[in-house]
Amino acid sequence: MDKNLKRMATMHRMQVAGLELFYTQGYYNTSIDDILKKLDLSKGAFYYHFQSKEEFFISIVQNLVFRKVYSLLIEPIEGEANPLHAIENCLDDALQTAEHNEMDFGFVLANFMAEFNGRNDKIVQYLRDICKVWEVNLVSSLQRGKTDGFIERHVDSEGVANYIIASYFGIRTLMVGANARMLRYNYMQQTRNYFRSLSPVVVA
Amino acid sequence: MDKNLKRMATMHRMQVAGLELFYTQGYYNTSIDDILKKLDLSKGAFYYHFQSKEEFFISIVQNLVFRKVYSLLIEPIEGEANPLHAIENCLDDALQTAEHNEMDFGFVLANFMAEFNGRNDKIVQYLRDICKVWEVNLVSSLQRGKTDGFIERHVDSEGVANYIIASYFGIRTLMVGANARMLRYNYMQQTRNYFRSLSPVVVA
DNA sequence: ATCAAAACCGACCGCCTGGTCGGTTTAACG
DNA sequence: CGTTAAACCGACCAGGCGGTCGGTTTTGAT
Repeated sequence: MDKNLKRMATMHRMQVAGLELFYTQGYYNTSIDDILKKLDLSKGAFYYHFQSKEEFFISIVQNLVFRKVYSLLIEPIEGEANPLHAIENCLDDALQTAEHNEMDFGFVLANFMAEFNGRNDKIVQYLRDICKVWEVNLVSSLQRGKTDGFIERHVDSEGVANYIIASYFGIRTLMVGANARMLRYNYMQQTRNYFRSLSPVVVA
Repeated sequence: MDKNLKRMATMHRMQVAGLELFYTQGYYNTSIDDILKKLDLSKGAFYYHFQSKEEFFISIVQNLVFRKVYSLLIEPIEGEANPLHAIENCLDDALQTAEHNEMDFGFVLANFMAEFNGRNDKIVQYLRDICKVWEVNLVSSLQRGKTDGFIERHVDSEGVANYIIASYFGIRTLMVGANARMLRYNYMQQTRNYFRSLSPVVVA
């Protein structure tokens, strides 16, 4: 029982350190030794717990990345009444963590998709699956927003969901390097603009 | 004189083949030998013309990528009367080439920015410079659109320009793999939605 | 034809990478 | 205790990488 606990603990430590380095340096540019050095562990420990670098990465995606995307980008929207407001706040929160150079899991997704595109279809598929979950949940929130009168009935929920995801991925790509703060401000401003075009016309 | 021509021709061949492979396989995942194999050239030829792999890549960015971004994403907008229409058509054209799996230079930019982010600041800077040129030109087109009455006067041109670039980068990231056609359709639909929110209110 | 410079060749080097494996330490259990 | 399996170590390997360099071929001017 305790053995199993230790196993889990070690694997988790490796995954956390792995994600950190894969995120900051890229998958192909990060060696297993890099990760092990951070943890004072050896190759033997790594290959005792994981079959290969690829399988290791996939376990990170399915455990850490998926859970985080879910808890940070999906769950916060579910409970709220007005989906557009909820999405807006959610994106702003995510960009704020990004601005402080912490790991922003929406971008982790976009970043890895770009890196593995055309290089490792298997991994791309896992990443796309997570995107799909995000998209599906956005769509159902938007649909709910229609029936609740927060969104125009003729709006194409799927199109909107994709547009939200796309613009978010893109702004994160642009935020690398400089003036992240201003980009975030501009982005949120335009998002509100866009969202206004989806709301029912309110007679002032 | 003829010597110089041959020099240029060989360098250009290398750059074209290099971009092709860097784009499809990634920079860190493409070896110089990969490129040379395609051209039946040797290491000697490569290091005769270029100082290093990095310098080679930068020359590709400044020559091929920059020119193409300019001619495909910037120039087509300059001449047109209504900037929003022009931008819309331009994006649609770019996504169409992307759909046919040809090289789409807007995405080349986004792709490389993701790959080099945090790994090679020098290269990131060159890529950001190209983004900046794109942005600046979008802004001036949008401003012109305001004075010409195609765009609401209170619109924040810089914010809009960033939003356009971001959403484009993002949709291209999402288009990797499957249903590119539908994503493009949805994206253009929502772009038109968004642009409508920037236009002066027309009394129907 | 001559010859120097430009263009190109390809063997070679040092380094790093993912992965292997025989061995050692650790710790739960009878 | 002693035993046994899980957990971990680290030297090692084959292969690939960016980059070097002494040498050969091509080329254009004389």
